[in-house]
Amino acid sequence: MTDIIQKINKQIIDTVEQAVRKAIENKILPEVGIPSVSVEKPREKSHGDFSCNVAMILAKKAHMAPRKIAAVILENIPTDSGYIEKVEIAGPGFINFFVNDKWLYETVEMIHTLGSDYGKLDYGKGKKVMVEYVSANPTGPLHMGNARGGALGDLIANVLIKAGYDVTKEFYVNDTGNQIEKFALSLELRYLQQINGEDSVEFPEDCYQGIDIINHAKNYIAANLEDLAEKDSAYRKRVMVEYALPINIENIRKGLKRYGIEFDNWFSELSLHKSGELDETIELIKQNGNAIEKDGALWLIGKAMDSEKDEVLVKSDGSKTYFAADLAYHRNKFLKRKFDRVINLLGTDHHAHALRMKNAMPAIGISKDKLDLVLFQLVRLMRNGETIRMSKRTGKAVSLDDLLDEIGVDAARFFFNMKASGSHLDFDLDLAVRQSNENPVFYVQYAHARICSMLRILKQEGIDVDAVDYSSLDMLVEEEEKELMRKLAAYPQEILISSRTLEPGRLTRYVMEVAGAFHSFYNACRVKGVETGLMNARIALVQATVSVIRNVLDVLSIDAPEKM
RNA sequence: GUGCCUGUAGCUCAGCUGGAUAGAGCAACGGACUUCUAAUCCGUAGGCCGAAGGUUCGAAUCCUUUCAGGCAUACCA
Repeated sequence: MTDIIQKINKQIIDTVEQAVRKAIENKILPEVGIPSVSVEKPREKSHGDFSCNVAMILAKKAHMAPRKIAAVILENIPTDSGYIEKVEIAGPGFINFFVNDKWLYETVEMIHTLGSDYGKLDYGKGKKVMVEYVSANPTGPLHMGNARGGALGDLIANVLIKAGYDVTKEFYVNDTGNQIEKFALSLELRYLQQINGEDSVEFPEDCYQGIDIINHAKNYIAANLEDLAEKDSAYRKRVMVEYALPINIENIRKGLKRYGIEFDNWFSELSLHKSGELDETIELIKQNGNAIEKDGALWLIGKAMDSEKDEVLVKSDGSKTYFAADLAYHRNKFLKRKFDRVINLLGTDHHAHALRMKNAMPAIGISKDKLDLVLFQLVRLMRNGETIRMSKRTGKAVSLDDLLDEIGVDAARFFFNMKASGSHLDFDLDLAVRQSNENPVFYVQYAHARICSMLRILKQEGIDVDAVDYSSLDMLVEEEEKELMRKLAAYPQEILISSRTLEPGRLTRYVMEVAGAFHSFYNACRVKGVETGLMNARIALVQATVSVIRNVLDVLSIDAPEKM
């Protein structure tokens, strides 16, 4: 058991359940059965360390006043066991538990013993889970939406690793389909413009307007590769795509690496076409009777995915839809590669598609609830209070690299994970730099650097700060010290809740609270210059703090600087 | 039109499997550096939790209605 809070929780629940059972046996309470007891941490400190509302839940069934029930339960609770020090009844019928400080000192010791494994859980039980995120279109550079999805997806993956899952991080490369056709046309036209002059061909509005396409054309020519001017269009397009696509993918890979994200696997959409898995999947759907021919196209019937509307799998021109490929992709994930669970991160603009995809899982023999969708709102980019459209088409998109140049990797990753994924997010570029100075990531990093500096100085004075001495931990009695220990103890719970809800943004808030508790401690308590026992105890506490901060920042893939 | 998301302090947001007096950061105001990093700390002020009904011991949280904003509703991906 690496989570002391959970241990105490369990102890209280067991104790309360026993008390209720005993009261029923002794006929003090009527036959109400044992309700599911829950324990929570009260907001208000005077309400104890843990609180239980079982008396209020029982009130109706037992036809008794909640406070009276609480009194009965209280009589049957032994007060001299384990961590529980005092129990009292409060408010409408809460049973409040006060625990002794032993658990806080145990926490400090445990953090040091476990080191970077503190917070690691067996919640996931080693189940194979894939997190698929970013999966940006390889037709252009990464943009702000990818920045948010990337920060969120990477954090979810890291949290799940911490929670005990066997995690694979995957990027789905959409290297075929209409957008690649458009990419090809855009490249071809820019190439011809380079050769024959700007006005030689018209560049349509729905082609990719970005400067990167022009650069591809220029670079291709500069590299003295095959002259394509006289070749036929199809050939020209193919060669240009074969030239530019790998460059784009490589740039995406590099950009993400700079952002702290490295995928375990890059999965090609085209490979599904080539391997025959796509045809196989469509064939399977047909055999199951879930497909019909209509208007010269092949449709997945709506009934098979809990929908009013049918969905096209094979278009009337014989080509397969993205939807069909996505089905094949998920069949690959679950059946070929045997993932127990798959988590897809998507911008809300893909919400409808993703939901239909999830609902269509049974049509290819997969249980719906194995697929989790995490949707995040797109980032709305502002400049001078005006919205900038983020499409690649306009070419005005702000790239991930631009963002990182302006505010830095740490600030960006922290910032995007401070808000719940469902929240709308306006990002004002003019405020970007100022925001980064105000970004709480520096508050956290400062706490880390401050501790490192402290330890350095103590070391210089000949104190062995690494030989942590726990013998006097019970000298930590100041409220600031206890508050800090309480925060440190909460880490495993934070990991547990984050992995359960797939909303890991709370970790940024958590680490801010740890940093805040440390800063308060720092201002209230001195380490250097106090008597040896107390100093050793405080060194142990500070060591535990720096360990936890580094631990969380590591999960967030944010640097923990030793100096600032 | 329909579906999903969002609406909480001046600003950015937590809290939403119902719990006790609704929280934090920024901004504002007042304090704290001869002593381990003041990128810090301590304090003050700031709220009809979009609106209206309902459910119950209890609602920011659940239900209904409504208003405002975002996204989606392709033989695009």
